[in-house]
Amino acid sequence: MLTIGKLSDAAGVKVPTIRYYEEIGLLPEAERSAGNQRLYGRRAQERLTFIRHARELGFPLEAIRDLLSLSDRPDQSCAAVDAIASAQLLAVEARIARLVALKAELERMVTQCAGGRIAECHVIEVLGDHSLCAHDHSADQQALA
Amino acid sequence: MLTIGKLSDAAGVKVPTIRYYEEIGLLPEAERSAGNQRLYGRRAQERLTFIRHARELGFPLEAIRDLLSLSDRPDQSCAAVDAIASAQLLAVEARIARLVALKAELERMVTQCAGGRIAECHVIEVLGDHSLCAHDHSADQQALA
DNA sequence: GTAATCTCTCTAGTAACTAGAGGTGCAAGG
DNA sequence: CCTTGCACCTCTAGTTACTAGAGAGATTAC
Repeated sequence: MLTIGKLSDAAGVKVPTIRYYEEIGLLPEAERSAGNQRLYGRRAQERLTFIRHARELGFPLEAIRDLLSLSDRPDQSCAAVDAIASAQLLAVEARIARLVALKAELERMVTQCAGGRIAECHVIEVLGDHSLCAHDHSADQQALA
Repeated sequence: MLTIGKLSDAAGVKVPTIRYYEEIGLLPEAERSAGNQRLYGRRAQERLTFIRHARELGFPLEAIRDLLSLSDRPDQSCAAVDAIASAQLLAVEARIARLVALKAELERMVTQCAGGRIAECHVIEVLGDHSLCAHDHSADQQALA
């Protein structure tokens, strides 16, 4: 059995984060030692590694919650799993498209900065006047998140 | 003079967001009508449009705060402005690189899903066992944010 | 035995808002 | 003139996924 610190090292997830995952129910309540310290077995470690890996792939915790409960039902169809992963893929693609557009605009701004006074700075100018901007980036707040 | 609702429509920023910007000091405290309602002039509208545009380009509010105070000093060198914009460009490029790697991994996962049972689902398998993953994506939590 | 390191709980803070409750202002129709 | 209804006010709390810190107890190392 591992203490929370050992589990933290083993899974690559910080100690407070592990406690947080328990609090929101992503991890089951841990067993406790005589002195009330959390103890973890192999199952908990696997589950935590699963979570970490999914987080690294950008899955939100709610999606991970769903994936975990699906992975607990190995007999069912994996269509739901596929749907979650595909949704995540779409989200990632949308964010990339959005960021690539931003990158182009920022590059344009930065390369046109002549290095003079702020009064003539292209960066400030573009930010202040939307009509100077190359493309229309409105109504896409959520793509940034 | 515009009421907060009109300003919201004019600048494309939601009403509670405008109040929030005032609260955190990005916008100066608005004048008030006899009935205590906020009133805005042209300067406030320009400032809010500047903020909105910078937000659309992904600048964090703290950077926008700096850009605003720089734009209030038109005589100074625009080097600081350029530095903020360049930092933002770098941040965007880093996020793109990160997301492109995630996209590849997700595509690999999704296309290998055979549509069978969860027990054999490649998605669940990869998430559970990091060694099945194509590349090493560790220690890059901040690139996602 | 004691000092150092973990671990415990609890609260509060982060970014950038969003949602809702409960109450006032104001403009237009009847 | 009055009322209806929308816009506005303040304040609190919630969102996501944690992170930081305080103050106290548990373990481990020497």
